[in-house]
Amino acid sequence: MKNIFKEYLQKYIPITDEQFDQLSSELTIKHVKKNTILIEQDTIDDSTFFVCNGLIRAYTIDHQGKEHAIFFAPEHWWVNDKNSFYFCEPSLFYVETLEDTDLVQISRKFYDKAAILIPEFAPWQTKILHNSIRFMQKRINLLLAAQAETRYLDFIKMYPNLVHRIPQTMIASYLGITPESLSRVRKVLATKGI
Amino acid sequence: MKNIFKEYLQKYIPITDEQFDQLSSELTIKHVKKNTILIEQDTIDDSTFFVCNGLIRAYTIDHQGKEHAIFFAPEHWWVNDKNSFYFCEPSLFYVETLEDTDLVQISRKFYDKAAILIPEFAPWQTKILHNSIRFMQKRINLLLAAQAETRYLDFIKMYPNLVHRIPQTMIASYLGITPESLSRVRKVLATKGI
DNA sequence: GCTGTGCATTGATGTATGATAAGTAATGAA
DNA sequence: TTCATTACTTATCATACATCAATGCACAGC
Repeated sequence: MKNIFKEYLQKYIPITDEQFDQLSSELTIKHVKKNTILIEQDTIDDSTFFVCNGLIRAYTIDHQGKEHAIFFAPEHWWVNDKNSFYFCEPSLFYVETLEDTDLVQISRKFYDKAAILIPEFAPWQTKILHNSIRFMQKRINLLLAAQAETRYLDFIKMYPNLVHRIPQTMIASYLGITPESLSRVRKVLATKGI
Repeated sequence: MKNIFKEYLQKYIPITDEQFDQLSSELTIKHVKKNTILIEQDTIDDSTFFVCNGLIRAYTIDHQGKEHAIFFAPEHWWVNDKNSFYFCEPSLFYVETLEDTDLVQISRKFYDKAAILIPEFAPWQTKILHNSIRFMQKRINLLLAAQAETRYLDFIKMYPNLVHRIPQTMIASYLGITPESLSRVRKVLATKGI
């Protein structure tokens, strides 16, 4: 499983097998069953997960008990809660598997060691952060500006291969609407032939 | 004006006057009148701005011509559009001054030079990015989970000193509601004594 | 094969917020 | 000061979406 992670890294930064071995002690492989909670809301846990196979959801539960999907993370995504991973504060959201999932659990130390060992590592991580920010800004803009139908169309365009792996209830909660509304949106789109 | 920026930097990272002078050529001072557009939507411009004094708004205009505030940036905030600054793609939003504003315009090169010159610079910037992400995740969660009133209350708690500097129309567009709705929310809150 | 459980759909009804328009207050220029 | 302009509020009506409740449907376990 670590090989998947290594090959992934090698696609983006030059890293020798030796260097990877030096970092390897900061990595833990996890095979996790569907519907397992990895991080609890309001707890502190400084893990980052890299998804080798499977699918993860980050979500909050509001005071009414309703769930709200913050993001989904399929293969080759990095997952953490900034509050707890980076700032050692209680986490904003839950992190849970939606499928049987193979993970690499990455410690804080890994980042420090990798930055020293491989000069390209830190700039690459920075790029990922920038990318994540522009992605979220776009999402905020959609939540402010667009109707349910537009948001759903954007979602299926963005994640064509996730649409059928994620229950509609959760997609609805990602879009900020109820499952019933999503169902109606889909019905309208179906008549339009989408 | 560059001194304000220097003093700001020195609060967070060790930087000598000499080092700052070396970087200084990558900085341009700008005094900008109220209501000046700094970055146009859908254009490419690799500037970052640091706000010394004044106030900036980032916003989009949708196909109906409606404006949507992405964020506000008062004193000591960094402002850029990731799309154009970092990825050399057309910008997602407009950036505009809401007050007469003193800015430091920072080139891409500044980041590279500073990272080489001052080891603490890059990690500090990374921290700012992480912070920005958790802030946006919280905002997305509010947009998904909370009603207009809650979102407004969060806004005034978050930016107590901005509430009276930003026109309500723009606050409303930040919250994803109309100015009329905000007016109603405020009326309800006023009767509650807030 | 049944039967239970969880998700998706559908329908009826309610409500927060939008749209439009008009009125009032604040600001700023001549 | 007056007039013009912009900002905010109020009122009425419209609507997107929520809520509540019922039904359908598929898959798992017996």
